[in-house]
Amino acid sequence: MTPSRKVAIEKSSDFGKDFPVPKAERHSLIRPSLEDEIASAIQEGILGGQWNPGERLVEMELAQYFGVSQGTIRGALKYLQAGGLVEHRPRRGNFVISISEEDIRDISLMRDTLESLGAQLAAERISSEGEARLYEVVDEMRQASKQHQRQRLLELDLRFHRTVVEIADSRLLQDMYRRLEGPALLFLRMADGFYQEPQAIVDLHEPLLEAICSGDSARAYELARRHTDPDAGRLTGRYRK
Amino acid sequence: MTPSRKVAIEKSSDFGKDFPVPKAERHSLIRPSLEDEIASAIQEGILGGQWNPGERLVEMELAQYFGVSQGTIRGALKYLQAGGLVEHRPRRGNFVISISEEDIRDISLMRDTLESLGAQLAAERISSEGEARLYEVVDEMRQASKQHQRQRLLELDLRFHRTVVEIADSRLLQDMYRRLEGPALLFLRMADGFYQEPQAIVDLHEPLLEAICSGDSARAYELARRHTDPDAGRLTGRYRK
DNA sequence: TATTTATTATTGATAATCACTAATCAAGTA
DNA sequence: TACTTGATTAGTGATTATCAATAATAAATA
Repeated sequence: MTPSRKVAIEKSSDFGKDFPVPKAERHSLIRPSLEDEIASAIQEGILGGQWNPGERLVEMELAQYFGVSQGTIRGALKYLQAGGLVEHRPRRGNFVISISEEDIRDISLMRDTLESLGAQLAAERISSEGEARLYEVVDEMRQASKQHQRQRLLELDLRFHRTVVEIADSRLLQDMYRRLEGPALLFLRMADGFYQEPQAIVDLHEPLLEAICSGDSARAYELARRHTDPDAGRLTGRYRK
Repeated sequence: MTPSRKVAIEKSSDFGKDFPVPKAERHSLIRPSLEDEIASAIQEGILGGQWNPGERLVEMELAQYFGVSQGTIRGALKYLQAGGLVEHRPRRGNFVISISEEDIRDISLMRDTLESLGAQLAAERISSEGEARLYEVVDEMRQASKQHQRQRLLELDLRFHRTVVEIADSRLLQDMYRRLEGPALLFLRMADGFYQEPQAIVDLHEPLLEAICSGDSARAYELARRHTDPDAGRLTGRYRK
């Protein structure tokens, strides 16, 4: 989602010619454009099952449905394309992605890869504000675990790592995690939280939280790469049958 | 770049309801849209120095320059946004990215991360056609090295790994590598190939090529993660002074 | 049944337009 | 000098209308 991204203030040491950074840049609490809002709405629709995987998204239909113009819809769809939830086929249209077995493996692999990198970086530059945000998520996890809300727990899992990635403070990593998150959420909702015990997720994130907050980047890195060895095979294996 | 992506044919085992895959899907050698062509042209302009980092890209100016409509330009700019070369600020416009010190570190880190993952996967599913493509790139590397074309060598380096990533055959990974490649190329061209000896690059890729082709994924993984330890510090350090 | 031909729906692309917002500059004020 | 305020202007955000090109669908033919 991240409809409004923090604008990185360039420093004088940047590459290339110096183009002035306008004053207004600093205080602008960016209001999301209509396009962004529509994009979020469509995304929610996809994740909520209003549009199914593989289904075609017709521009004019959406325009009427949301009461906006075709151009706005087109922009919103482009945004979703970048987020990986919508696939564009030239002269054919836009389609909600389908998730294949290979995609599931990829998602798991990339989660490991990006989340472990994120954890490592976050441990190096955690702040008290970041700590508070992470603690909050883990608290919600504990509650969800007690009430055996598996679905919610898996989504909190993703939210935890998105927060970690934001703390890691890397534009590249954040964009990539956004590309990953949409498909991951779609898969989770379709698969309906079928793997891992609730408590196991909490047990995994508590030490990870601690490692990050204590600045132990190596340990954070190791703790965050979890699916790879034990789970990945079991996951796809379990799906296959 | 990848203006036309291979369309993944869904299999019946996919998630979600089954929506029929039309016949035309199979034989369509997708012609790139005008938008894609314009996007490539702008990208070349950015990498070629026609537009400088931080510079504003005014829609109507570009529309006149390329002789297309404003809408087409807007679409092309969205594509470049996803590729990470253009930054969009709501109600302000589109700007060529500036590359900060942090970005340089991030690019290096992400290259390691994605390229090593790519190498690992490629080793697991290399084909004779893929082998040929990789050998070709390494051959070009050898030539460039002999003629001390440092700049070209660094770009071949990126091309090698993009090829590896294509062989790895993961939509997610490919998209992410595309997000990385634009900024990486921009940085390389601005920095004008200032680090690493030509021969060192060849010496690195020859064993990597061999590892991938022999299916030794673990070795391929290790060989591909190179910048991290020895170079990253030296790189940013050298830049800083 | 398979292939060709028409029909229709939808995207690709353009053009013209208007509201709204940011950046700029100038004048006035402390 | 420094700091507002106000007017000006450039440029995006968004709409509407339109037309050509093309894919998907249905119908007709062999």
